[in-house]
Amino acid sequence: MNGSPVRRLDAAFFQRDCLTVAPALVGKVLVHRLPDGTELRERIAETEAYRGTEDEACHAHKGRTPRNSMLWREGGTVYVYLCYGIHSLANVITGAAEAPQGVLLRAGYTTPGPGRLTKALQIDRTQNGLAITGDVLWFEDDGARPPILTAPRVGIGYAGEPWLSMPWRFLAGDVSSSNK
DNA sequence: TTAGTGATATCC
DNA sequence: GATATCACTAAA
Repeated sequence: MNGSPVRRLDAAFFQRDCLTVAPALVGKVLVHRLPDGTELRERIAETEAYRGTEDEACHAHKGRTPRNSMLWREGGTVYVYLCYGIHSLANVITGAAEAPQGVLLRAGYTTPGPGRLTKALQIDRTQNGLAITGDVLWFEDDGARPPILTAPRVGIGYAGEPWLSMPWRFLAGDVSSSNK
């Protein structure tokens, strides 16, 4: 028994720098337990780090607003926001309180695209602000350690250099789709 | 390539 | 109150 022990990631895991947490989350399993007890799981295949007010691609760059105030909370909080009026994008807040940074969950092994990932897990804005270490939403580490690839972030054309070129996108190297 | 979608931020 | 913007997806 316990051939492959599964452990839940605790708050301390997320209270580190987003550049440490983002690659560490690749290969982990995000679990969402629905009110009826159903558990939806998705292994994370791609993340991006958004780090601080200096990062022009980070929502925190423009200043604190009701929408992005979640970024200033301490690590271990889920930040869900609606993009383009259609898609809920899920982020996990990392680092200490008052350090606005987070990790965007861009894709799962079976769900390419951040909007599709949240749809598959049935995550929307009603989950905003939940703890990622609670009994509704949590991460599991089942021992998988996929190779990690890095790449520049995408979809942030409004940000200037050097942020546009920062290799803060992390992908699992064993996903069999042509990630490019 | 373009359209669609709705909340948020910014301007008056 | 009005307009511009957006870390996307689907359809063509």
